[in-house]
Amino acid sequence: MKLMAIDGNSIVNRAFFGVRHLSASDGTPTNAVYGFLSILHKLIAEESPDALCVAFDLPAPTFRHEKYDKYKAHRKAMPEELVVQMPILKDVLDAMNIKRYELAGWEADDILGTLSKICEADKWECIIVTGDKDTLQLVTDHTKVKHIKTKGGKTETNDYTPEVFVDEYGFVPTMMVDLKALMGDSSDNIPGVAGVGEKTAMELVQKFGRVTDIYNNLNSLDIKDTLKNKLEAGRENAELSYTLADINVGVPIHFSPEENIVQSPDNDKLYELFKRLRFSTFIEKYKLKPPRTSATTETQTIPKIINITTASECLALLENARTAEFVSISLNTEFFDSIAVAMTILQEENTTTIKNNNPITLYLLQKETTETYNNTLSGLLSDDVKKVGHDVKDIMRYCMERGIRTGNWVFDTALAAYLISPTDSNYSINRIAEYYCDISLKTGSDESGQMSMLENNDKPIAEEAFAINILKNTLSNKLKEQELAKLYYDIELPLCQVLADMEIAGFLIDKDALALYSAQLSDKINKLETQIYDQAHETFNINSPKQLGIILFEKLMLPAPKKTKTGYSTNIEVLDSLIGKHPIIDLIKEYRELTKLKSTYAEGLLKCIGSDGRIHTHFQMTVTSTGRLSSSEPNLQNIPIRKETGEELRKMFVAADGNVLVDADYSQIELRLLAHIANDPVMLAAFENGEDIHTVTASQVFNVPISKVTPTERFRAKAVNFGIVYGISAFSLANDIGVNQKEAKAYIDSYFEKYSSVQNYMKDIIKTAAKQGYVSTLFGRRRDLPELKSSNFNTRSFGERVALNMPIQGTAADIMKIAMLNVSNRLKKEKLAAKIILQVHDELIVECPDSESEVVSAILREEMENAAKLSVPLVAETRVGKSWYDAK
DNA sequence: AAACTCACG
DNA sequence: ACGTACGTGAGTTTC
Repeated sequence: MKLMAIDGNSIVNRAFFGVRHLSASDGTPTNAVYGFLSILHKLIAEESPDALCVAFDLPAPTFRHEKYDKYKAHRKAMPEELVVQMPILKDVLDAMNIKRYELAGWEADDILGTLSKICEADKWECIIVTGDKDTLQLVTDHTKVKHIKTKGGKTETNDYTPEVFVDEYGFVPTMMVDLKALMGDSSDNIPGVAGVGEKTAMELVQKFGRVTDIYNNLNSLDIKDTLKNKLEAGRENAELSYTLADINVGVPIHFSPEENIVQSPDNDKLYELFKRLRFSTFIEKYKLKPPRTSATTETQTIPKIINITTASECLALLENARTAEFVSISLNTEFFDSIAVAMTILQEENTTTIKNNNPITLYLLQKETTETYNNTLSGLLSDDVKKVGHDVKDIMRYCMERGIRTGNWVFDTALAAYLISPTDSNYSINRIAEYYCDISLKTGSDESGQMSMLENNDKPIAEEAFAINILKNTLSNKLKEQELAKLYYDIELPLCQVLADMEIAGFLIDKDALALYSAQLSDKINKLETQIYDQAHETFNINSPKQLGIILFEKLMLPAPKKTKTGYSTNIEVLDSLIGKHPIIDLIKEYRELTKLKSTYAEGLLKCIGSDGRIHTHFQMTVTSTGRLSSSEPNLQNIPIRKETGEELRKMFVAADGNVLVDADYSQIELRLLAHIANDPVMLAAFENGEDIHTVTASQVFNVPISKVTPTERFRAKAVNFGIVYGISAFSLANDIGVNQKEAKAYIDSYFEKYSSVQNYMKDIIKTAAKQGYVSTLFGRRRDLPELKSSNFNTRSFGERVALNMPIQGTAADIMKIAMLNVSNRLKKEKLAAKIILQVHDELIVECPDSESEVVSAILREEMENAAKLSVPLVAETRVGKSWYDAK
């Protein structure tokens, strides 16, 4: 039998610093509780213990154990954000029926020590879970310590058995106390001996054993005089430290392992608690159900679903839909395939024949009703009916691909939820219905929002339509409250149609050329492979960083890399630093470049070419936290261009016969926006005069006349300009341009001196962001920044950089979206055959008949440059060509 | 599923 | 003293 005993304070601390900011519905921080539960979940899965409990520290000022002397009492105070989470964690543990042990005047360590001894006496195996190393002294044949580390958000565990411990430390576990007595522990306020650190302490304990032995025989031991003196001077501290580090195994506590046997949680209590904490992942993990009996529950219940199948019902439905304020629609993706088709429509109040808010499912069940069904369907999708949906752009594409025109979509619940909180990772209807309206939909989705086990026919479309209907009101109110309505109705929602059109238009690919290119790449890759194996004197998987690391750094003995995480780093930076040291390096670099081109681009794109020879990417509207679009399946926003090897590839993105591509891109839009937002006179003047901004910056930063700026200076100034937009630091800038940090800092200082308004903006925006809790773009798009309140330095710094960057990147995204809408309207209005086919953040590509190229170029330039009125001119440059390569 | 690496703005 | 740029998506290996 096996008991797992957790050091509550230690684990919750790790969790607190390791998990990003999260909050409950009332705003209470919950990240530590969340992290604790994640770790707990993982541990239970790993160990499946028979019994489980958690120990907590409980200092007692009125009844102090001797250990709580001045040292322990002055231990670093818990941050306030963590303090408020402790009672929550305890409630959660209680609801999970996990016993807690805490005793006034004792630390968790002591309780754990005592528990482990009782377990041993009862012939139980004991596993102690902690993030501190003190507890390692408890390791025995029957007591294992699982030591938890958090590395970049991830938790790692190290299991210490006596063997593992001896291997690592070179002495037995009980002597951990002696080690701590000498080296101390700053996090625990154990002083140790001044001047003795981990290395020295380890050596002393390994060589001479226990601290008492060392001090008793100090003079006769073979120790250097300097160290001897330090030890002598620290004798009192060592003794004190020993007592502090020594874990008491005789805490007066009632405990037997049997009392802690794992029980199932209290469903109702835990459900309510998790709901309040917004831990929907854990509700799913523990398969919790909403409490049944409680009459007071706020959870919205889904009303009776009405199924209609007859022609007269269909007619009535359509009639009502036309007069409804809006109709919420959810469709089955087998929809148009004619056998089991379903659609749900909901109406507002005031209709006579259809009951308020009852979801109505329209089924096509029999062949006779096909015509009626199809008529009803196209009637509903037509402009006559105001519709609300979830992921409207996808619905539009879906319908259009099946030859059904659809319009008059007045609301998109996914898009609304995104504008309200653009940093969320999942806007599935299940998730937002639960979150905003307390509606629990049938579990058609797993925690990631993916449809899982359910067949498409089982998709709960009636329930979804109901949820969409409720959400429409809740979310539109929220949009109004947060002043997002204009952005939403004027930009995001109309953009759905433009993007759907773009996806359907697609980008023509020269398939034969691409296939040939792929084959040519294979040849070159094969040759490189043999050359690399020759150099390495063995074959290995070059794609495996692990194997490559061993070849480079162990077999070929190249100088140790600067970076290492789970092994050797072999990224391009490391390889570049090794250029010239071994001929294999250049080969590997080329190999990497070519395999990337082959697998991601040549082969990846070939797989995506449709029957029309074109690639139809998906533009995601709800992914980025700044307001940009993203492109996937395939991603057409990262087609190579920076290196020469990518040129060939862009030549294969072509216009159809008789057509050309018109490529338009904004020149320096982000820096222009910085100039506008910061209202910096120097920068504004540079743009007004049409000067090269990087050269101007170089002249400012390096104090040289514009005509005297060298290429290196311009290159560095360019890096500074970019750095500013990202929230610069001397470290990163130095790393980027290969100068030392001191020099980088000088550049930054000089930059701020010359562009002082930019510096002021940076200070202001952070202050404002901290005060209001969010930042926003010129068009009102916003992003919450809870990170700025974090007590974690890294998290907070990240928040500050985001506060600087989001308004700039986001405003650029807004402007591009406006331009796209206007371009699309102009093309339509002027009855041109031209079609927008791609957007790459600051670049727009239109395909049009040869004859239209001039007028289209003019429209693009005009609409892009006039998309916003700023205190700097917006400049867009256009080019025409038969391929993307020619047009860029 | 996570870690690496690398393509783009 | 901290650990470092902002925003993405995809293929491959490894656990």
